[in-house]
Amino acid sequence: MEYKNTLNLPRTDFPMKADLVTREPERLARWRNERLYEAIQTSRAQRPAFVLHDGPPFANGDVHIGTALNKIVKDFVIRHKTLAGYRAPYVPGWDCHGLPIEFKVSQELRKAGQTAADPATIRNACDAYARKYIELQRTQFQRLGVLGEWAKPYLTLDKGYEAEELRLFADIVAKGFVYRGRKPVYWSIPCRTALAEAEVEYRDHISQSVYVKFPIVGQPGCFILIWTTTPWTLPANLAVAFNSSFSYLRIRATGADGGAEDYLIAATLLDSVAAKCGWRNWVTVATLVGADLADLIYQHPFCQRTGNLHAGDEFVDSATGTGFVHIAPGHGLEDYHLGNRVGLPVYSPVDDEGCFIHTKDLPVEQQMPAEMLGKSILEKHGKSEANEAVLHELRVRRALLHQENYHHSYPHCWRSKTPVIFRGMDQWFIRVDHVPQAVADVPDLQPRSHFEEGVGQPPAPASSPVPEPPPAMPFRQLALQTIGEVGWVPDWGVNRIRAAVESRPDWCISRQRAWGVPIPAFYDPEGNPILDARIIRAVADLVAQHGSNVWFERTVTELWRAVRPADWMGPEAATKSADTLDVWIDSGSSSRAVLQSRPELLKPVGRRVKAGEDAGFVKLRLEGFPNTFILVPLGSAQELPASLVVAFDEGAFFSLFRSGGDSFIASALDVAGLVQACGLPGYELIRSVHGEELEHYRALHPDTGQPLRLVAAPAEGVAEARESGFWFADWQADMYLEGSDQHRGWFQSSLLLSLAGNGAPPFKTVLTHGFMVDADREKISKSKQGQGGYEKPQTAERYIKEYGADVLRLWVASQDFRNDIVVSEERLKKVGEAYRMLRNTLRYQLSNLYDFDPREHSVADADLTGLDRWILSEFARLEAEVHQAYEAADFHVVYQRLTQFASVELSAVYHDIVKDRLYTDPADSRRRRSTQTALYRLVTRLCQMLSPMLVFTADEAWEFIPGRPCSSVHLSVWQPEPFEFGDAERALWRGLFALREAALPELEAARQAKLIGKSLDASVTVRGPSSTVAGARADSRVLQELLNVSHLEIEADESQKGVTFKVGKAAGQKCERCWHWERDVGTDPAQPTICGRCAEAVRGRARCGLGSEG
RNA sequence: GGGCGUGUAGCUCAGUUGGUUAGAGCAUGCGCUUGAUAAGCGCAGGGUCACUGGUUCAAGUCCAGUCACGCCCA
Repeated sequence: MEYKNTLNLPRTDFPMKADLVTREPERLARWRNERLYEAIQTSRAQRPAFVLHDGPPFANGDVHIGTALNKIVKDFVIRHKTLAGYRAPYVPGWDCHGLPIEFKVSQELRKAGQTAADPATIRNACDAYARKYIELQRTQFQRLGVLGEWAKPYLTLDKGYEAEELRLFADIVAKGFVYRGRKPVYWSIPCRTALAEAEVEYRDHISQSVYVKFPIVGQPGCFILIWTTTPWTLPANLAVAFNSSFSYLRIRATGADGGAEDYLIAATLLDSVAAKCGWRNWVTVATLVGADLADLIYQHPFCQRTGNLHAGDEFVDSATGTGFVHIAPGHGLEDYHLGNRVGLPVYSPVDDEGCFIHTKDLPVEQQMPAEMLGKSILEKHGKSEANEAVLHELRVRRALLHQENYHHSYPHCWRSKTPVIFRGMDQWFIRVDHVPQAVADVPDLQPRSHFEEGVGQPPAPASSPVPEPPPAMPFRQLALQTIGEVGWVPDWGVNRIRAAVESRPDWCISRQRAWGVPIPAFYDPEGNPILDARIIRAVADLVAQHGSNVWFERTVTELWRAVRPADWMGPEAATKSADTLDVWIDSGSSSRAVLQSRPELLKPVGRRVKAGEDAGFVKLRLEGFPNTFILVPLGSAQELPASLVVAFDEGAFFSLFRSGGDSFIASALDVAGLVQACGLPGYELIRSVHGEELEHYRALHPDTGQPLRLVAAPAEGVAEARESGFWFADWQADMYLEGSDQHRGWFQSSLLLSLAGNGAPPFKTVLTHGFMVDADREKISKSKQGQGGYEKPQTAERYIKEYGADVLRLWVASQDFRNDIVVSEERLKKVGEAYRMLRNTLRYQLSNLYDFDPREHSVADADLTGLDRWILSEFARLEAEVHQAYEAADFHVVYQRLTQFASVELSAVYHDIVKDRLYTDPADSRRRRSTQTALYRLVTRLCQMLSPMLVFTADEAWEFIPGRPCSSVHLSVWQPEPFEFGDAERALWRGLFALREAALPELEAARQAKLIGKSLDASVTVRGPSSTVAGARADSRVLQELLNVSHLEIEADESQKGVTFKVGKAAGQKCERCWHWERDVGTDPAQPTICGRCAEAVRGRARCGLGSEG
């Protein structure tokens, strides 16, 4: 027993039990105190940047497990890029505006008795609501171990964000994308307000179902039969839809009154219609197909106009009705789409009160009879004046064939509980097929007063060639072309985004809501809209200063006075718009509001050069000033990306000077040197310019003519090479990473807005992940909760509390995130086991390095023992594979490779074999130091490879590595390193392990036969042809160690084809110290119970003064 | 209903341009060890490659259809 104390048994304070739930928050707090994120960024300030731009989650509710998945995968990418040495900043964001918040807040206000809150009140409550959840979610995201600029996230409700969003919108308006159109929306008559889909409740309702005759022009006595449950929409009828896949009949029916008339009707619906209409008998006169119908013209039953028939296969069904659907583009979404397709006006002859009116869309004589005007659609006691008036008219004209009550589910207003109507309203749209005008050269910026001197010169012929505008191409086509230039991972993503862009209608961007960024439009006294880029930019300046509440709080007079251009020639504003922008515009504007606006996200382009160097300066004209330029250095000749801004040194002083016929702005540091370097003919200083002023101007892209922002940026480390004070920077993100539902969502909105407003796509690569599903591979639904599906709500917190963040992260890593991700107790438990295995692997390695100092004890590669060289060569291969998998974002491959390596190559082979030498060899022996050298390298680099996933555990283990290269694993840089391992050596070890593989079953058989217990009890004789055993025979101790047996003999026997093993009980005595069976036990009389090797080791310890306590 | 995906042991994944008997880890069972010990080692069992049909000398792999599930759209 006392010999145990002479062994080098493992020791470490790295605990086996992780206790993640308590320990992780402590480490988190430490990282925050030590400002780890900032330290990482600083350590990579001069490195190439990799920007993953965060898609903002909605600021509502707890962090769902699916949202956690998204953030964790992003963190993997960023951590890996950081580990690989990139500067990978991460600015998290939140989507703050929108109906779900406004809806919730409105409900709360109503509960509190505030039934008529004005927009400003609602907006303030929404703001508070959003901020509350941002705070909550921020804490939860950080708890996941996600690293980023949590102290300075981007919020779509920030006034700076809103201002940039409006400026981007202004550019799109300036290019002519935005037009005023009309589209039907849900309208609540008592509330006099438009409703979103989420604000309507479906309730049972009894409608008036009517079968109406539409006379066919040129065929007296023949009618199309239509069916509708909303008779009041008939005055707005402009067409009839049929289904081109149906067969239709022309039948001659005899009615109850004995008269016969011809009707067109879908064949399959004939029986039910005949029964309802009480036809006594009928005959088929003709059979018709879709093509026959398309040529027909019908007479409106009570208005003086005619209409056409169109195919509407998507919505004309054969379940109810007649096979013909009456179309009123102003009163139904399908009607609207069909109307759009065939060019019908969105005719909606109903006012805000829900009463019939005449509109300007049609000549008055073609509209409804005067006696209908003013009739209200709103139902009272189940009847509406409008329906009654229409029914009366139909009866009078003998156009009503049948009428009945119809029970169905119908949308109702969530507040007033009355049935809503669908009603065409004026909206703003972005025209997707627009052919953009080149507006870059239009001097639409007003010269500011402080710039008039020198800069605001009268326009003169440009002294440098004006950039050619890009060839005009319809925007949709341009977008599709651009999609082809972006990387989509997985590659089928391109199909989805392409389909979305190809099929999307014009983008309706206005919402009749309060919680959003206002559309800065005005209306003149006649109600005509005023939407102007200069006005929008002026509003943006106001918003930048006061926030967008300014639009709601100030009167139209105050606003108009503040933003009206000095040279305004248009009509004067009488009212302001109450609409807000679609929230997809909010998040879709982040390319401008975040990527272009946060200096840390910009990537310098080209080499910055000194003024004196032989390198070119690019002369960029300022937008709106034909003769004023800035000079931007560009090192080696290279193409400039379209996604460009011009950064300027925020700390520099600038001068405006005149040279030749032009004016220039440049850093005041060395104007003379710059002028000389650029070959300008002398100069005359005009005045100094502050950086703040520069932000108001834009330079024109030398290739595309696109206006480029001037962005203030810190210029540390480049002071020696930026004498003009300007440099080019690329703002395009390297990656967007969201769920695949965002192809139609954020990816599309971001792409379209950025391409239209910035002239370039916002991303280089788009990576998508799948969705969370439960153990049955079905989507996680609330209805399944508590029904035996899952007990608790599927929030990230619920799992964090049970497993800790590292296990949760490992669970994300364990599955291919491009497909659906299974979340289940079983899965988490399995991953928990894998986690413990990995942790124990690290613990084993650390515990055997307690007396190792890499600087003092490291053994050179060439001097390492063969076994150590073998494991390091295997490890080098692992590193290369893991690196490749990380690069491809195949995190599940990283997981598989690492866990399998830890469990097979390490635990089952290397660690198991190497125990003997680590424990029993003299502490400072070469063999032991060799293995420690390998272990040191293994544990260091394993920690690094694991660090993007096990952010807490890798960092914890890192602290136990002796002489670790830096304080936190997250500051370290890792690249796979090759290990020199020749073919001959590889072949030798392959042969040795083949022998081991073959021998293990023989040992097992001996164990089953109770011949031996552990392998050390055994003696093995290997016999085989020398071609097979020669390698092992060169030094039989190597194979003996691999098998961990006490004796090994190798005999060459050319008569044998294969190798055989003879296992027997080892001879000699069991050494009390190393447990080997040896014949030399007791050779040293002073140490009668141990073998010669151990006696040596013990004597060595004594010489070093390490007693048996050692 | 349409579009885009996914489907290989109980779980998570490999499986090259078609080419022997479909692999790995974990989990399970049976042993060993008790000097990594709420650990470690060995051995074993476990698959109609969702299903049906086709192309081919040969199909997990290519083609068509069906089913299930997911996302988007209607």
